[in-house]
Amino acid sequence: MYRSNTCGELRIADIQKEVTLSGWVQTVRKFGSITFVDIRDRYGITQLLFSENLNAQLEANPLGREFVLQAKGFVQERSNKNANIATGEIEIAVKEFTILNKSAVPPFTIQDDTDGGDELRMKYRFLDLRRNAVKKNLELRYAVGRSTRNYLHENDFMDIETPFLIKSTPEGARDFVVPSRMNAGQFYALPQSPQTFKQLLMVSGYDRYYQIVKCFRDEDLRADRQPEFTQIDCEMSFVEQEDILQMFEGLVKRIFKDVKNIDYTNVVERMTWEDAMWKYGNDKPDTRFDINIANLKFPQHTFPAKLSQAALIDGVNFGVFDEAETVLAIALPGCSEYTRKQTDELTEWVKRPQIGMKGLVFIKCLPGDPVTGNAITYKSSVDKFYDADKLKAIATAANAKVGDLILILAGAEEKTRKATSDLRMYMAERLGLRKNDEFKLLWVMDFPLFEYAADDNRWVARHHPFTSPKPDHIDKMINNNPVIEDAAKYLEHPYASIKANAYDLVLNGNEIGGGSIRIFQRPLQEKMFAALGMDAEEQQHKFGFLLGAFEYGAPPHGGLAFGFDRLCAILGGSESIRDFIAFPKNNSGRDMMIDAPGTIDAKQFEELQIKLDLK
RNA sequence: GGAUCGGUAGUUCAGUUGGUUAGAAUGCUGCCCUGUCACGGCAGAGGUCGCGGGUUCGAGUCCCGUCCGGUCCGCCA
Repeated sequence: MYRSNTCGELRIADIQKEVTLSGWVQTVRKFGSITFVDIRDRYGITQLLFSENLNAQLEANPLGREFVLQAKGFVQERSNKNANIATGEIEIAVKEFTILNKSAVPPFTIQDDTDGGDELRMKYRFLDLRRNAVKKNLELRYAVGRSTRNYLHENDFMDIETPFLIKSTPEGARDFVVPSRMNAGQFYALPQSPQTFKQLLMVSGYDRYYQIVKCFRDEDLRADRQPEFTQIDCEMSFVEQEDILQMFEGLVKRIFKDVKNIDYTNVVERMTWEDAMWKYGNDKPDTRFDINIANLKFPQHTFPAKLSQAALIDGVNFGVFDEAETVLAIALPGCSEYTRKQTDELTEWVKRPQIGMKGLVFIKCLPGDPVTGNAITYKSSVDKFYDADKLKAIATAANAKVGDLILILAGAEEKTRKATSDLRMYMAERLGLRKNDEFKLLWVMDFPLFEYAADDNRWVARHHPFTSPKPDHIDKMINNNPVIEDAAKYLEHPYASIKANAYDLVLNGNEIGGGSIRIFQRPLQEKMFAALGMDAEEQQHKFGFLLGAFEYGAPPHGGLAFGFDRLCAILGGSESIRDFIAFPKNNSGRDMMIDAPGTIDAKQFEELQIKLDLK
């Protein structure tokens, strides 16, 4: 028997019991003739006491960090207790011990605050995983998965596996491809998601399906993006959008409860994509804090329903604003006292190549003047152009109060919108408004069905080509040719205004899930493929199996997929999903531990009948 | 494909305007210590300053190239 108990379970009530523990040596503290050894396993740490009679044996078999040790002895109360650990009231008076295995000196310390850098920790990930901090993250991941399975099981969802070796359909993300030995010259692709399979399962009548499943995308990585990642993939039949929203906000609330013990009783807010872009410049806004974007001059063609407020800034011959396609402002609470140095810093921040703006306009909202009777005194970097009344009008539009600092960006539409959104997030972070123990859900809905791909001058599916258009927008698709006559005026094409039955679930400014009501009728699906530039032959070749299935009684259906890694990271209060994946890849898509990818043998090339011809 | 930051002891880092023998902490090794728990004390070992080239009397430091890592933009239906 290697152990009678784990290293985390013995308490004061266990005194005098004879126990055997096995685990890793955390620290050795030699104290003259007695020696303290902390022994660690997955469950905790227990102190072992080696007294004088074991010294000869210890000298013959010295212990080092991370040695695998088995110790047998009696539980006794400590004379000096340690309140910091669960087993801190007891220790084991060791009678006999065995070194089960030695360890080389680890390249970094196995502690919560390790001295190891990221690179080293990834290379020795199996040691990094021994650390409490990483272990906690994996435990959280397991808890999220368990909670998900319980909820979906209770709601009649069935877990069905779908294949990993499938067919490449170069729409959207780049596929990982796998050569087929038995079909020389042909390749499988790894799924970017089980999308078409889960739809086929709906046709098969498995009306509630789910899978916690690996997906693969051969695109560049980020802190929150891995080439292989995990989705909670779900699909339902005989449902409308509302059914899906209810079911899956229920899932997230259940996860909050099970994993974080949070009762999320608030109504989950809903916002159209257009409103999100208008108010936050972003389709996944962080709504935990109340800083909205004021549109001082916004292109009418993108948001025809919205009022432009050009008058506020026009008419003073301020070229920067007059020539800009759009002018956007945000008001930062409590920042009116920023010094020149601080505002210069912000200007530098927006001028960085990643943001790429030319400059930043400031308006400080200072306390009022009792002499003039004004409630707020405005001091701006454009005082030459704008008098107090005009500044007041801008400040009112930006919903600014005394003590606020208004930041204004001007320039080309998309760039300015993104820059303002980034600035909003950056400043919220700096002002401590993004608290990682506060959670706020938001549905963003009514996404555009199509997106204009300027490179190819054509329409691509914004979500994916199986997403259904809003019923009253179908006519725009049926009756219009997708050809774009004038690339500069693509926004005037009817396709630009078609909205989809698509929805994203946003948590604290992160897209944690997205889905849609699908097309389930062959003619509409054909029309959709055609709109994306696929002729009948290509449709048959790529998606013939799906079109065929739609002829055999496909039910109305829809679904949603969550980014499992990202959801875990947010619940764990982290930006990086790597900390929540046992064996993640680095920025270049490499596994630093096993050193993958690598070359393959000449024999393997031979079998695959493939010859390398690298450029 | 692009921007940017970094690479110095096992590890995390410092290293001034280019100047003699490249430092600290921690880890490691040895000795001392009967109540520690980040134990303490003393002593010691440990360096191709990522790699290649250049400038210079002299390069860890300046320049060019390259490799590796981090972050971001593009990309990610």
